[in-house]
Amino acid sequence: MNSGIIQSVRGMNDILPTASETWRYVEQTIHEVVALYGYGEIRTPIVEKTELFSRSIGEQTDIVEKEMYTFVDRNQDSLTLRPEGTASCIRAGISHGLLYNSTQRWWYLGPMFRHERPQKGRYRQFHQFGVEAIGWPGPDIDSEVISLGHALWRALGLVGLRLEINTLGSLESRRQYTDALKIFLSDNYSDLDEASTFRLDQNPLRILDSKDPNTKALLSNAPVMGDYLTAEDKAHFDLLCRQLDILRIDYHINNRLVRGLDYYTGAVFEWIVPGEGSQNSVCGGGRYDNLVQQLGGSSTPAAGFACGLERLINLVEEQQNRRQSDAVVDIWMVLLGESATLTGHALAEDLRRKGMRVICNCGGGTIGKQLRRADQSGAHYAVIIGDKELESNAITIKGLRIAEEQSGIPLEKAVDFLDAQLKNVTTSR
RNA sequence: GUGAGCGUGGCCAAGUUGGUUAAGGCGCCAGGUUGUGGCCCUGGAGAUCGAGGGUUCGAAUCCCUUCGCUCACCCCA
Repeated sequence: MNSGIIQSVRGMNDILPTASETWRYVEQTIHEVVALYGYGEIRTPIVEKTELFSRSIGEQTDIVEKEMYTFVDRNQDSLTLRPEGTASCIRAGISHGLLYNSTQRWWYLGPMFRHERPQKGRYRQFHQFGVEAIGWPGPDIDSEVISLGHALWRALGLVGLRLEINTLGSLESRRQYTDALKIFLSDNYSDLDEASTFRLDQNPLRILDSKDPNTKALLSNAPVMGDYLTAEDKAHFDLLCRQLDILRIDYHINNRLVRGLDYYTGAVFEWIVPGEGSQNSVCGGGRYDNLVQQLGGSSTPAAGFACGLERLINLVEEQQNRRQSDAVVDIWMVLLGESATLTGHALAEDLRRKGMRVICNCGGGTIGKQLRRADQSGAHYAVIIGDKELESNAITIKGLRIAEEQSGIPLEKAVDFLDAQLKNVTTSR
């Protein structure tokens, strides 16, 4: 590469026209599914005060410790490009007074930023679709957000996603469990891998999903969260499981499932794709009953999830075999000469007003050249305007997908004529 | 942050026991066909072989440095 060429920032990708078609398809499907569940869209700023994320996600998480895009602005405020969407939603809900003695069903979709080493399914600017259901304490809302995700996979024609669920319990039961786990792990300190010894003080629950073989082996004898749950925690989780049964959504209880963000409480879940390597988590979420209060609101229960668009689109491409293509047009105007160009552009506007998709040949060229471009564009018809047509005040049309050519179509009848022709061919308009 | 692999025209690439003009395909342009596309044929343009340095009579090829991309670890969506 020439050193004078400016490249995009590492891990931040361009989505070119051929690929954006799949993105639009996925986004439109999301719009349809959230509408079915009555969720409203919320759009929050991409930049927030750094404190919002450090307080909600947790100081000792990887995200806050080493992955945030943080900078000081001209007012000396510390700002951060959002690494996830939930904190902003709750901040917005609190500051607009929408969460007080009230309930909300929201969804969002947009770019997020984390400074990690890029690899397949993981980028520094990536996109998340997420939902937040705020104000309901019971497991009915947990199963609702899970089934919303499930509905999306179905609408996208995706198969093979595996739902794993767990419960982290309420604050008290989690504290008791954490204490027991700490004692157990401290007693077996020498068997822990290095990263886990570091987490022992800060965030012992995260040791549970360690991938180190020795630590994994050790954990098979460790205390289990299930034994520390209060009766209430248990009832909530059991009811969630029963609701999933009734909805006929298959799930697997994974008592090692721990989320990487500190605000989660109670039921948590993750949709994973077996065999997709380590970036196999397409969607993760759960309850966060303390977050609203933690960010200065009144105590309000909530649940939600976030779904990685790049990973989802990856699956769509693998499973759906969708053809990627540039925009296709109905009509290509072949224009021979200056006055033909003027006439042709005017006719094109009339055609577009009728809803036909039209490209006018630009840059001149012989009729052969222009027809070649017309053919390659994927258009159904070429409209030819040259000296002959101008003389008789008519146009010539030529089918590009079927053998058909007609000349002498009066200019004033051209719009209706082409409209009728196009209705005979299947278009994706 | 750690490790591995890879950087050759716009794109896909062959070529790496060092040897003269760096294959081929796609795309692009022109012509065969001066108002008729696809298929075919012919010709053409387009490369400081990622960058910098070194070894050598000679480097895409060997050595060093550096940048970039990809994948994996870690972590997460």
